[in-house]
Amino acid sequence: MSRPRTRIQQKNSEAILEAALEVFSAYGFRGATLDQIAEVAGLSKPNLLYYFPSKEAMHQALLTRLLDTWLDPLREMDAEGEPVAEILGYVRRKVELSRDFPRESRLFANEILQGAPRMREAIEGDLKRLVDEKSVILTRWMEEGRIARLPPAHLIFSIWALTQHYADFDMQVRAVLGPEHDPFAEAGDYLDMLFRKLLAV
Amino acid sequence: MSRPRTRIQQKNSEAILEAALEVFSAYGFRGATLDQIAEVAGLSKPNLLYYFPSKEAMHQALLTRLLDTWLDPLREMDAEGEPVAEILGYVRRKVELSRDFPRESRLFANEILQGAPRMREAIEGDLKRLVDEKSVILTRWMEEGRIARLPPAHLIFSIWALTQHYADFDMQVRAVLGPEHDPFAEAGDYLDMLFRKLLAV
DNA sequence: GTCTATACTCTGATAGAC
DNA sequence: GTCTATCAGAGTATAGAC
Repeated sequence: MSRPRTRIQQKNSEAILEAALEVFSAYGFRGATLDQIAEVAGLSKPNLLYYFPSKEAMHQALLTRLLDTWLDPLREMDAEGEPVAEILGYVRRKVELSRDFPRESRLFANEILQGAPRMREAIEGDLKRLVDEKSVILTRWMEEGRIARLPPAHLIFSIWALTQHYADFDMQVRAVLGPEHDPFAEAGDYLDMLFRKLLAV
Repeated sequence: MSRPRTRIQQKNSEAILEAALEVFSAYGFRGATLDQIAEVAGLSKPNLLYYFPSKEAMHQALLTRLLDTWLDPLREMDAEGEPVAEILGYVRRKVELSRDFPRESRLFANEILQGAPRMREAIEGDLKRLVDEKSVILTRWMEEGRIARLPPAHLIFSIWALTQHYADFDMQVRAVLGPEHDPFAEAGDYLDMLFRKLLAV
């Protein structure tokens, strides 16, 4: 997608992507319609297609922008830091992402769930590379006896599964907990405790 | 959905639901088309609609059948059994469900992800009731000092999140692990160890 | 019970006026 | 840059022959 030049282009492009995120994350790629997105964005349908060549292009623009946001917290895990603090920091950042960007989490979940037809290279490339890289660090920490010995990739999967669950299955979590609860606040404390215990040597 | 009378009706209904599961779980409700389902089922499109009044009805039939399968493993957790064994048994059964019925898991995930438009009452009714009931048992075990003190609903969420992740995000898990690995075998061992450690007093 | 043909609606995308 | 009008194709569902 080419970068918009004027301020009004910038503003409309943003409004469209915001609306597209709202609709794609709630209904999936096929379930979303341009009519819905246009409605949410407050623009006409042809006007949407003036800014983006196709529905596909809107979705692609969102995914591209999403992947970095999604991987950044793991990138920040520092080989030179204190192992438990680094991992718990990663967990905390992922909980915050789920709390602050649940739609992004659901967009991502929708895509993987359906076999990642529009993200396959990113998953097999950037994402796998980053996990491999961080697995080396985790393994070294384990060998040094600073955290418990666990399969590193599965440890990372655990962090993804547990933190993203609160965004992706939000409806179910709230239905089960009832209205008095703050799922993300509780998740933050619970997962901190869980991983502290899991990582203890 | 009315129960089929003849053997041929039984057989075709089954073939349609099997095909519908294949397609709905892979593409979501809206993304799935009757053409695809008819193709997979080996029947004509109008013939599908002879057995089910609408696309919606096929989806509903799958969801209704699914919920019991999905909740049974939790139902089996026995208040009179040994706490750690009961919980680990539940985890093991959920891993087996993910391994043996990944399409059902993805169908369910798709539905919750989109706010459960066709399952809301079941989530707020049967599912919540069962979790509440089992939470009482878990809490008693905690008060008796037989397992670690944890928020019971979040403990159950952990089991759901971790086990279903291997079915729902299968594509990502396999991409990261590489072709040499058996995700579900590893998940079984890893999660057994994880919950053993988490529940230890 | 199953098929062919088709009605009708929705949806993504384009044309062209302003 | 934005809108009205509209097209072409896909998609759900029905009619009616056999």
